[in-house]
Amino acid sequence: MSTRREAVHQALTASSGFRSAQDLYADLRADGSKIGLTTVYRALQALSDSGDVDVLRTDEGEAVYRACDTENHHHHLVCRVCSTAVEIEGPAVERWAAEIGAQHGFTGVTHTVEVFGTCAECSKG
Amino acid sequence: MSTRREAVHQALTASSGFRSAQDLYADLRADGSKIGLTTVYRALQALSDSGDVDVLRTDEGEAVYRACDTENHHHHLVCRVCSTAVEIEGPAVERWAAEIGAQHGFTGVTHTVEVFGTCAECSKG
DNA sequence: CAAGTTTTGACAACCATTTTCGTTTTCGCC
DNA sequence: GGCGAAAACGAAAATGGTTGTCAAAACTTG
Repeated sequence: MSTRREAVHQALTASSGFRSAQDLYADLRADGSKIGLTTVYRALQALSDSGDVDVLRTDEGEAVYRACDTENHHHHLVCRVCSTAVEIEGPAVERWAAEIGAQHGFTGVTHTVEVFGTCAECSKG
Repeated sequence: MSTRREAVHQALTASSGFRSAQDLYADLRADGSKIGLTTVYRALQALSDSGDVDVLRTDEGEAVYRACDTENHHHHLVCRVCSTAVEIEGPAVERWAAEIGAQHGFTGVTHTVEVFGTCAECSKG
């Protein structure tokens, strides 16, 4: 793992929620790094390929990334204000998705599940 | 509902799976319509605002649309080859998502659930 | 230090989507 | 049927996230 890739991974780990590539680029530059935007994208792609970070799309189509604690398949509960994310697991959902697929004769079934809301902290204001 | 919007809605209804705005534009032009790309986007936005069509994002970030049979909240089982979509309902998932959100103090909880796979027909080939 | 390989980053290219803006169509009203 | 305002339309340009290009920089190895 090259130095730049480590820097991106670290910047991601330092933040609690999902960040976009552009966000991370801004973070790194703000910290004095001379990294380029291209490299941030490359690092994120490599990290997601190797399973070190999770990727998902916002409703606006922007890709956002997060360094996750567990390596297992899991989903997220994301605050739509501060974008803090909680990792959640749902055995029931996994089973349900597999079952639905099988019922309709589908093979190679995968699924995406993301839950959005406003977290307790942000609900106060 | 204007004529153009009807045309877009009809083109969408005529197809069994999810189509992108660009796909629909190509379809309509192929049918001899002189519709513009701008109008297709506007029609789709209006249709999704009024709840007449469902929108979701592919993994590549492209927005895809579908005219659905029921007006209720539901999800889809989409073939990743021919993009045929089956409407599915999962009371269990709805409950699960609401519960998870509540457990973590989140308010205004919403969720996105999409299931992808290869349909029986496309699995044959 | 030299030659070869990998990584980097400024910049241009892409592509879906949105905005702009002048033109056309629609619709209510005479 | 004719008129004018308002809405709809569409071509072209702008936007913005993401990817491709390519030469320079950094690292490796002999």
